[in-house]
Amino acid sequence: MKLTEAKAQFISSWGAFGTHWGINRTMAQIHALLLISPNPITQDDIMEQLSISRGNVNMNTRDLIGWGLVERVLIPGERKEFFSAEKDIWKVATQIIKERKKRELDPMLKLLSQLEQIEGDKKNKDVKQFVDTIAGIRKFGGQADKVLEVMIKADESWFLGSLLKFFK
Amino acid sequence: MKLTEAKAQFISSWGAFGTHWGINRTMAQIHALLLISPNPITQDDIMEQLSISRGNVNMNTRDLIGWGLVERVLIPGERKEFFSAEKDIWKVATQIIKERKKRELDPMLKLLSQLEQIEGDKKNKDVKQFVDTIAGIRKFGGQADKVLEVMIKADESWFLGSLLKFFK
DNA sequence: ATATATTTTCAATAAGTTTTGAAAATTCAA
DNA sequence: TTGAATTTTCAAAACTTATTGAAAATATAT
Repeated sequence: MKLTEAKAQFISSWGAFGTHWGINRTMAQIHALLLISPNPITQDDIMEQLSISRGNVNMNTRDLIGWGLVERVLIPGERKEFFSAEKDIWKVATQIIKERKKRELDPMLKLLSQLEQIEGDKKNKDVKQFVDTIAGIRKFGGQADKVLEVMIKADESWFLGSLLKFFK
Repeated sequence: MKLTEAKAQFISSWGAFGTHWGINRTMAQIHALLLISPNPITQDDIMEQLSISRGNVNMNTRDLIGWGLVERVLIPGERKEFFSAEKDIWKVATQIIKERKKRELDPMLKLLSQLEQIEGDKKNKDVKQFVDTIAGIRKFGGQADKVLEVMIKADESWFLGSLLKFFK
């Protein structure tokens, strides 16, 4: 397989993959393109390589910056802005985990603790099943939260090294 | 807060949450309803409680069964079919992890190993960046795969108990 | 067998999301 | 300043995905 073909495959698959991970197709494709670009590139480069409009590139690069995965780079003597992606996959992963925890897990845990304090007879089977379900999810979510918290703060080699040794 | 209100809140939030986890809104809402129902319920119950059509209920319960989260229950003397959800959240989580690993991570890792075997001069910086990126993702994915594999097989109390003690 | 209840399918439609592109805003050099 | 280059915005259009509902298929009782 040649580089051009492999690049196209990677960008397309990373895009499809992204849709399962809370990142839209185009955002993930732009991210893929930046991951395999050795040097920072411009809006126009992205437009051309992915055949998408200027507005689309603009919105999605902004979102990628919001996710902490991409940064604007200023190149001396150049008028245009350049973009560059974090290349260390461990950092990419912890960044995504951090954002998703903030956007999804934290609000869900907050809601669950409210829902647990429901009025009503605990002997009623509907009330009991509701409270038990909420409590179960909350307990599980709380534990997941702790694990993710450690991951976010941990250094890659320490975390994976220890975890894998532990599981051997 | 009263039970009725709390139920509605939970169903709505679990639905929104599901959309971030590869499960569509309605599927997640049906799942939520089943999680808090002490007894198995019918298609008609679901239609009524969520105000959705019969076809929609049918398709989504089928998908939930496909995900291994819900099962059909036959109640002696009843003509209709009943549905019931797995209530143990650990089992729910490992089931989702197992399915998503199969549907997303495994195919991605397979593709990456193909892309790594690209033709071309390794000294060319485009080739180098491409190969390095793919290798990095593949290595990380492979490690994640091992961790998930262990989680799927692990017993709840053993896994969470040990993991938490380990992280203390 | 026949009638009736129940479930499944799927084309049409509705709802939701993403993309475009041109106009407005901003930046920067002369 | 002015004007050219560049970036940003956002309403309309294109595309994607989810939902409906009625007809077809299946199951069950008499």
